[in-house]
Amino acid sequence: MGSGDELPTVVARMWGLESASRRGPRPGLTLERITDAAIELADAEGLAGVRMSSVAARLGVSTMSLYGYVPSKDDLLTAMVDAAAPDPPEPGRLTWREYLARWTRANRDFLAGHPWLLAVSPLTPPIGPRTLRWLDRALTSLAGAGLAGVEAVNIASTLSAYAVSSATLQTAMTGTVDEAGPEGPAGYTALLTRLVDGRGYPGLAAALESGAFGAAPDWVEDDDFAFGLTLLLDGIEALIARRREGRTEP
Amino acid sequence: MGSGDELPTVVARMWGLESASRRGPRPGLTLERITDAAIELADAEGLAGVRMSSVAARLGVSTMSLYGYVPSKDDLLTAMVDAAAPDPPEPGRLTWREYLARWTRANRDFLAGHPWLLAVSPLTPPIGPRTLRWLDRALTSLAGAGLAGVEAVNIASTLSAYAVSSATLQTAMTGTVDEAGPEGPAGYTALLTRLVDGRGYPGLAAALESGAFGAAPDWVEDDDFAFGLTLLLDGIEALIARRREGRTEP
DNA sequence: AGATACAGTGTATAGCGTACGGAGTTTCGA
DNA sequence: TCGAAACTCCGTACGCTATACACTGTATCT
Repeated sequence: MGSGDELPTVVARMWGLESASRRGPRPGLTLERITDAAIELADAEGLAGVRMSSVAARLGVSTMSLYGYVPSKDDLLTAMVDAAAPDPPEPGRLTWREYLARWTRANRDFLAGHPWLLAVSPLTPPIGPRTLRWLDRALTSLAGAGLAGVEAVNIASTLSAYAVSSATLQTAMTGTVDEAGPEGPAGYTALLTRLVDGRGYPGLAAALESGAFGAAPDWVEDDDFAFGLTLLLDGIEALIARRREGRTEP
Repeated sequence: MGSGDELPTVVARMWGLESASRRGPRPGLTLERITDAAIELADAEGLAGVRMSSVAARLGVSTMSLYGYVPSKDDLLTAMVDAAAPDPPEPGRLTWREYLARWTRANRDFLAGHPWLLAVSPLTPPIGPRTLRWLDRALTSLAGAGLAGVEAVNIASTLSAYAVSSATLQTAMTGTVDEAGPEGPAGYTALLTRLVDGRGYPGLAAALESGAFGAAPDWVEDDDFAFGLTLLLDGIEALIARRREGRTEP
């Protein structure tokens, strides 16, 4: 492939691809220290608390010095997303099914642990070393089960989307996504109850009446998650079985 | 249920719940005209093109007059999301499976048609009349198949997440999400190829080598989508079957 | 030593959202 | 019919934020 060279600056630095020249004073910071500070701020005050000035202040440097490491705030956010991702679960001696279940759950958990991630486009495809390692692990696991190529990528991204969607629902019910929601714990349910009438929205009205939106007192939110996950894994399992027997198209 | 009254202002206006008092000059605008203008701008210039001033200019009014209809720019964005959603597909005489397939596809299509939607948290749960009608239709369809309550809500949100994820991938491959991506058509693939080496990322490397990321010349992107969708629908079908026979937990 | 490239900083600017108060307009109550 | 009230629209002003630019000091290379 032709090399268009010129990786985006932050991407390069995220991967530790600094320029080789060593002249002048040593850099006093790292991209990592910067993202760590920014992440702490985001965890504590939400995305709104992340300003170039506030991040710099937390590190004891001037605002402008950050621009030596990051070309723009947007890029800082991109780097934060990657840095906030923990290491993906280890594939011990797990079956693909067990592993992917754990993977998806861990995915959701760290999203729920940093709600601001849901506000910084979590839709951007992964480009950092950490988020890509998540993808890699899922692909490896699927490869072991006989799935590869486009299909595997698709499955991984579907599972990831499920994690995002679950984390979102969870956050919407529990607290608020970056304080944008209405208020209170079951704010969403209350809102729907107010707005939805049986005429225009029969299906929704029925769902609300049945308490489908989680206001039930004996609620175990994890059941929800496991339910949908089973759904997905069943589908994948069926596909794997099909692939094992013959090579027919799905 | 106690009535905490006081709906968020925009929400009220999205639902056409204006205050009854009619005094003073007639409003010269509508929330709808405002969102339409904003949507046109977003379609043409991306989210960055949507400024209170630019929206107002397009409508031939002053910037500040918008604040009579919308309390803040964030609320405008919320209203835009709802307004940009078309009507959901009609459930003719379709089976639940046919309908949900069509529903999910339509969902992805309008997201892909307005890429900026992917940047305005598409994760916020639906609160407008249009997005809620989408949810309602899915629930109704599932109810006909014997699924209701939490399960149905979960399924709908999973399908919706899939639509988002597909639209995202599609946008990442084709163009750029709000011009944040690198550049060029297969920019993402190129980027990955540059960064990923077999040592740290064996699964990814294999996937790249097999052309899994869509650079193949005979590529029909819709195959991807249909593939994952089948996966999901199969899972749902299995569940429905289980529910039909006995009432065992999944 | 002198040149060179680079890290860190201070100042300045521009863009954007939005608070505030004024001016004009339509309806309500007497 | 008249005044007041409620409301729409607008111009100006402010504050906050990201970031361009020019400068100072420092570590390396010739």
